[in-house]
Amino acid sequence: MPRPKNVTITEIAAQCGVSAQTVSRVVNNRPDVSAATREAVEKAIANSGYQPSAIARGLVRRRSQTLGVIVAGLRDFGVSQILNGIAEQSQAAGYGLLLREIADANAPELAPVVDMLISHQVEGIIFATPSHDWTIRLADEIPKQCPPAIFLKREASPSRTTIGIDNTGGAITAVEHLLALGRTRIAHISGPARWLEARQRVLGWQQTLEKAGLTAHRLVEGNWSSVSGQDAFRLLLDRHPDIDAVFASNDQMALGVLREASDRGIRIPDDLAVIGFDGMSESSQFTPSLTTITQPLAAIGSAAVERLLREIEGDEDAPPGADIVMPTQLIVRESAPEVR
Amino acid sequence: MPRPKNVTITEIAAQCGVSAQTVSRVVNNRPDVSAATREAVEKAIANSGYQPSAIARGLVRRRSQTLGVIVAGLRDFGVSQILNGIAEQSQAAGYGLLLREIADANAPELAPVVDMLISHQVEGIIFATPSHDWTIRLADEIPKQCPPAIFLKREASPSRTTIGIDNTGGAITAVEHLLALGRTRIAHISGPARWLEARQRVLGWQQTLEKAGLTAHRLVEGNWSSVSGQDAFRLLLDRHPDIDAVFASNDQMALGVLREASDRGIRIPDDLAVIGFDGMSESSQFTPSLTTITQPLAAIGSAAVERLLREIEGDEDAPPGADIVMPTQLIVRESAPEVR
DNA sequence: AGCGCCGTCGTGAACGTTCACGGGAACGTT
DNA sequence: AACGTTCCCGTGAACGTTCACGACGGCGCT
Repeated sequence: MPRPKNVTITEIAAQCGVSAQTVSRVVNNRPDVSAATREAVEKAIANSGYQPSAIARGLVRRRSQTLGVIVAGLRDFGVSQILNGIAEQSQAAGYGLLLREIADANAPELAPVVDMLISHQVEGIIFATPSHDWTIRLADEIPKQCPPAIFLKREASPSRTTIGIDNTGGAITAVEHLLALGRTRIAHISGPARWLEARQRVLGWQQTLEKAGLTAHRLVEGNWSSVSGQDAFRLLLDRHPDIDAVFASNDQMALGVLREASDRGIRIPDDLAVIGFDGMSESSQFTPSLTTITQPLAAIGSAAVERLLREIEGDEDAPPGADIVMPTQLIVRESAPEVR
Repeated sequence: MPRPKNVTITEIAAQCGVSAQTVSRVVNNRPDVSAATREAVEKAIANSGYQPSAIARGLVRRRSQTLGVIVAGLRDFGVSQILNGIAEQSQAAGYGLLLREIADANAPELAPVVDMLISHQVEGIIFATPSHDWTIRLADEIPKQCPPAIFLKREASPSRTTIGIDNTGGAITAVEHLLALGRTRIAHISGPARWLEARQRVLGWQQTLEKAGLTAHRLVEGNWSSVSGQDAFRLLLDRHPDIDAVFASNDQMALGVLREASDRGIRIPDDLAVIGFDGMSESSQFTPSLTTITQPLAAIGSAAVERLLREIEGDEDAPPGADIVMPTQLIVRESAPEVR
């Protein structure tokens, strides 16, 4: 049944004996309407259940009051937190959210999705997709008709704003904490190398070790899952039985380390200190509780919306092409305790 | 800058020397266009970057090709999984997704959100909100102009379709497994009583115990978080030091139990068997790995979309008001092992 | 030759709003 | 009394598309 008839603005107008324009003025809270008619119109609206059509309004105003969001891997912990921040902020600003998910962020799959969004006249787009190698350049490849856009977790681009966290800095903080604990044979379990975040964290780990005069060679790559963390840790123990600390690129993989350590009777933190990255809420209840680097995920989402809206407004102080970096924070727990 | 001018269908038409109607026929793949003109039009479209305006189309067709989704607690594990299923399925069907989040599902907050969605002409609405006491009746309270709607995780309603999982059945399965392991003093850590899911699981636990001739009195309420699970378990040990099994209403709270047990030297599963509920992916790496009841979360999401679309089409075989229950599954792991 | 049919295309009108105007009434000012 | 202001309110036209028509030419049939 494609054709339900809705009550329109003209019907309300007829009902009150005024013009459609006057009704429009009432619903938009414009000043030049007498108190009497305004009240009458409002009453008619209330008991007819009239809802102004955002579509018709969008057509004439050429503004949809809608933001597009492209996410990948919604099942991941991080993305949903970010989406949470995006949703809250955009709602506060009175904007709707048009959501699309893509399985894997690659260009041929992305193009139709972007097209769909701009065909819906979204006023801006937020890309909350992982930064694989060859999608990084994407930011510059969507020039066409594209409205302002923000890329989350991605390499800086001259034409599009990016927002990410200080991965390298967070990794440095983590490794420095381990060094302060007197650990010297610090291994790293990284995320897949095609993720920018993973590479940046590797970099921080490596730099810090080398700065301390140590070599950074105890490295295995995982795939973010806790199972892969466990596997990676086994491999690590095989190759480098002497390790006394592990810095994992996320909390899930760190959990895999805790698990394997428990199976082998490796005592944490005495024999082995462990630090994760993410700050998922459960990590405080791990056994032992996990020292980790938190990222302000929801804050990233709301910052993205805020910035995007300013770019849409054409705010001079918020030109596209910025590279915003959010700070991380070390949370000390049992798996790598305070330096005494 | 409210007024960016987009290339429209008439410009394409002028460019090709045909009428707008013909261009419309081309973009909609209608048959009655000669191959020659079709090709010409397609070429003009391609190199002008023309995108048909979904808004204008929606206005005249009175169909937005968009579904509304209302979520609460996006940061929760479960909701984002469901949203994932919703997104995938709706995309496959060519529908857009208009997302709104609400902090807490109560009526005064919900009304404007629903209004916003119907003002955007969504063709259906999915409520992925927790089923608190007094929001349960909500399903019948939104009759106005509301399009077809599906309620997730909610009590059955005569007028609106609901989709949930078999909470009671899952709880029964869990407790029966514990009984089969020879446990008789089986405690339960429930979710907040105002959640329908929580109450249903309590019910399953209680029924099964009583059916086995045992009393169901070892009960403490948590708030879904792992910290609350730990607290609840402490309380439980205080009151009932004799417990030999715990059934927790979600995996996070079960994690809290594992943690406290480890601290007190309680051996799992020897001294205490533990079963969770949810099937979050990390629970396989807990120490010990967690036996749990999984729910097909993504499947719920896609089922919701599928069903909703059928109701929109007016499918005779899918009348509103159904109550769909998805099955759960027991996953046996270390914390409550296979019966030998 | 006359007839009807099919394929191809164009013409107005509509969808529900808002925008840029303009117009009248009531009021005060010179 | 003529004029300007202010406050209300209405009139057409637009926004970009699709829908229900109808028109035109060519083809085959009787």
